[in-house]
Amino acid sequence: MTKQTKPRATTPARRASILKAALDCFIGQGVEATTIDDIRRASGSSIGSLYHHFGNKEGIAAGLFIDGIQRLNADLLRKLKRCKSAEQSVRTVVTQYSDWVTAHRDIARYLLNSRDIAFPPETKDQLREIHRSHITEVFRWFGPYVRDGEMKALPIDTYVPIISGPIQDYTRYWLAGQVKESPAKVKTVFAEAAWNAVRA
Amino acid sequence: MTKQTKPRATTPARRASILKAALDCFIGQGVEATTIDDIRRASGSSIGSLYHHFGNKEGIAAGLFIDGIQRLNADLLRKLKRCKSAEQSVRTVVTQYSDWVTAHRDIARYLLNSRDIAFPPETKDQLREIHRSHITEVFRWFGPYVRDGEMKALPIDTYVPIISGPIQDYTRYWLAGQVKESPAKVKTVFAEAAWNAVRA
DNA sequence: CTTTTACTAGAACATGATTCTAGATTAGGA
DNA sequence: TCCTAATCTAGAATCATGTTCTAGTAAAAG
Repeated sequence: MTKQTKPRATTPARRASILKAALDCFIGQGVEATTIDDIRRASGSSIGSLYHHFGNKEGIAAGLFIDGIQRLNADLLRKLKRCKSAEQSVRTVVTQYSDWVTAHRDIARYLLNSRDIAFPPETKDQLREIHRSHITEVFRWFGPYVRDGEMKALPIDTYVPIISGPIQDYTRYWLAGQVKESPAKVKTVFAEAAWNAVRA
Repeated sequence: MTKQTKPRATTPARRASILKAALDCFIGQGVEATTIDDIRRASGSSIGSLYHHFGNKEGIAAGLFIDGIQRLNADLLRKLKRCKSAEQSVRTVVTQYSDWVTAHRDIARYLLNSRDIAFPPETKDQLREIHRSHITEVFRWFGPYVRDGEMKALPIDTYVPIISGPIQDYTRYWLAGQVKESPAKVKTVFAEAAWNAVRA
């Protein structure tokens, strides 16, 4: 039986500083082009420390991804639970996303561009589970509105794409520099479209 | 002045076989994890040949990307030009995409997941130009329908996200194995939603 | 038949990810 | 307060892999 010891007080700070440095590098030069040494220098840590905390480069990328997704999800649920009606709820899904990506441009860019990374299976499972439980909570919130006829009854898997797809797609164009106005600036148009698409 | 010589008859075949091998590897193990040697072995060519045709690994990835985008775009314009009305045109944008990604699953997955790759600036320019000219043609097609009042007048940059965003987002979920029905199976729902969102 | 250029080949090289061993630091108990 | 086990830091050594380079082969043009 091995003795369990608490992680040290400085650990979260070091982890965070590595993730922050990694994000800067990834955004600046792309994931593939940033070297472990870039991250090491930017975060002021050592190779040993990096590998101790994250295992390998993929591990750093995965940590950053999971971290970001969870912040985004948590922010949505917090805002959603303050809503008083179906319409307000649907509009909030769109406007929260718009505001969040505009306020956290770098991490949003990373999240939207990093599907490609072949995360190891255990990370994929973790991500799947995070997604599943988030979706479950969101659907629990909207379920009643559909049942009592305030919202259209559609195939279950089409609600998310129909409500969130357009603003997400717009955000991609914005991050790629192909459109000028930030998502936060045009959110009303997309909130309007979303509500029209699902109102009964 | 250097003499110009035709490319050899076998060249296109070799290029295609390299791209095909690359796609298989990229889908199977991810872009970052596939080595040049994997592609070399799978395509039955040599290192020299690979680098002669594509310059470097990024060049192979870029070639595959451009190739795929152009097929997708060409297929849309061909189908669009057979349409007789605003409604049929909007629905076709959605259904063509659904059918194409369902029929070309692997290349679709690659196209949707590879925004991340930091292509060299010259490739980015090339992609931007391909996108620009395609969008121009598509808007030329839809312009009259907006002007004569069959379709809503919306901010110009919101049409593509509103019409195509949902089916694209759904396709992502499908490729990730998170929904069962193929885009081709559910295309009518999304075509319906798209038309409702932009009809006058 | 000759010349020019596209194309193929793979060994040598350079870069950068990862492993490994050693040591420093901290938490928790005696 | 001191001891012990574990966490955490370090960076040199190793290994994998992308890229370059030189040499040669084969097809097109005259």
